[in-house]
Amino acid sequence: MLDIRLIREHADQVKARLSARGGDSHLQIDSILECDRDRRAAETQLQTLQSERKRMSKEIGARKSKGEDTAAVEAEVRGLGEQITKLNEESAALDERQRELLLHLPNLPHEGCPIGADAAANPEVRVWGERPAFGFSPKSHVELGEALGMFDFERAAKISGSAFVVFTGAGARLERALLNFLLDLHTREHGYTEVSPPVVVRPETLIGTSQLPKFEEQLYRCERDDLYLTPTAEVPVTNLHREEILPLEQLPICYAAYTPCFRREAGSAGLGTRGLIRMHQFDKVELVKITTPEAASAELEILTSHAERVLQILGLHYRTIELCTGDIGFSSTRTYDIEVWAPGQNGYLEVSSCSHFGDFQARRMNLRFKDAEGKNRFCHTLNGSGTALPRLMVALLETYQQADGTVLLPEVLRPYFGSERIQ
RNA sequence: GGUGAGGUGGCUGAGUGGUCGAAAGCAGCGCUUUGCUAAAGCGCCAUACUCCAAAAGGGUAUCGAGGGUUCAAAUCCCUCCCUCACCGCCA
Repeated sequence: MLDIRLIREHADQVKARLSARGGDSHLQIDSILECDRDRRAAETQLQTLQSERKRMSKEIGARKSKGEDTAAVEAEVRGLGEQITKLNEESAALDERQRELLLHLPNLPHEGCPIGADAAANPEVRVWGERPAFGFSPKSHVELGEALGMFDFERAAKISGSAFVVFTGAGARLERALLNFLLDLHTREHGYTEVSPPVVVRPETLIGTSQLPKFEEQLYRCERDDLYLTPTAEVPVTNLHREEILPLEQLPICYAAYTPCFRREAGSAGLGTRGLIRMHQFDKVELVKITTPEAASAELEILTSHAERVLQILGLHYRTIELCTGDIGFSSTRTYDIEVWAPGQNGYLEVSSCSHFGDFQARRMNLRFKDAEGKNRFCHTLNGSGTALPRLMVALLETYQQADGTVLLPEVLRPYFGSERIQ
C-alpha cells in the first residue's frame, strides 16, 4: 500500500512511476485524491461536532452533580448526536473506499528498476556455467522420471485432478533430499532461521502480503472457515511480525521456510502441459527478510546470491535476469528472476524470484521498527525462492541424465539421497 | 464442540456510567543533589488521523475487534476474535 501523503504531495511523480508499469493503475490516482479530499473534509466536520458534543456532555455532568436541570441541553446534544451518526457513516464509507482503492494500487518501481514494456525488455544480469553437452538427445524429465518410477501423474489426476503429481519411490526420496539440502544450506551457511508455519491462513494475512484483495481467484479457499491455502511461504512468514514494532538490533530478520504451495493457476497458459513445470501444489523453500529501508537494497543482492548459490553447488547452469518496470509483480519495487537451464525443455525455467517490496507490505500489515532516534518507521520486506522444488528437480534430472536413462546425482546430494545414482 | 475466567499504555496492574487517554509501580529519557561503582528528589515518557503554509499549538479517535444503549462508555448490552482452565472428541 502506498502512503496517501506521498500520493497527495507528489501526485505527478507517483503517476509517472506507475505508468512505467504499463497498466492503467496511474489512472486511479485522481479518484484516490478526490476521495482523500472528501474524506478529510468529512472528518474535519465530524471532529468539530464531536468536540462540541464532548464539551456539552461534560457540562451536563458538571451541572447534574450540582442538582441543576439539564433536560434542555440534553435535547440539544441529542440533535448533535444524530448529525454525528450521519457524518460518521459518511466519513467511514469514504475511509473504506480510500483503503479499497489503495489496496488495489500496485507498488512504485524502484529507481533502479529498468524501464521496459514487458518480459522481452528484461536485462540479463549474470550467467553462470554453461549448457551441458550430450552425446545423445537429452530426454525430458517426464520421460526420465516415469521410466525411473519417480512420479505418477495419472494417479494424481485420479485423486486430485490435473496438474497434481504423486512422487513415488526415488522421486519422493529426491524431493526429501532436496528439501533437506536446501534448508541445511540456508540455515547453516547463510544464517537463516528455520521456520515451519501454517499453510492455512486468514484473509488479513493475505492482505498483508498483497495476494488479497486483488488476486483472490488465484487462491484456494476454505469457505466454511474463511481461510485460504497459502500460495507461498512468503505469506505466513512475512506476516509473523505483523502489527509489531521491532527493535533495531533485531534486524535484519532472516527466515527460511519449507512449505507446500497451492495455486489455482486460473487462466494460466501452459497448465495443460505435462510434467512438473506448473502445478497446483508444489514444494518450495522460501527465504524472507525483514530489514530497514537503508539496508534493503544491499539485502536484495545478498538474498539473490543465496538463491543462486543453490544452483552453483548443484552445478546447474543458470542466468539471472532483472525484471523491467513492465514485468515486475504487483507489490514489488524490484525483482531478480533466476532461471535454470533445462536441457530436456531446451530452455530456461524460473526457479526463483527475489524481490524487494519497500514498505508496501509493511504498511499493509503495520510492521514497524524503532529507529536509532526512537521513531517508529515501517520496515522493508524482501523474499525469494530458495528454491522451488519441482523445477529444480526438472533441471537436475535433465542435466544429469546419462545415455542409459539413469541419473548421476551431483556430489552434494548423494548423502541426502542415499546413493549416487537414480536407476 | 461445551462450560467457566479473562483480554487496559514498553511491561506489571488499578479503574463498573461523567473533568479517565486512563492511578500506581517497573523499565526508559532529562535535570538536580549526594557521592566508591549506586541512592534520593523533580520532570518527561502511547498511537493514528486531522486543522494551520510550516513551526508552535489545537482537535478527534483509540482501554482485543465490530455494532448498540445513553446527553455522556474502559465501565452497561450484543456479535466476533484471541488467551487460559476444565470437560468431550481426536492424529
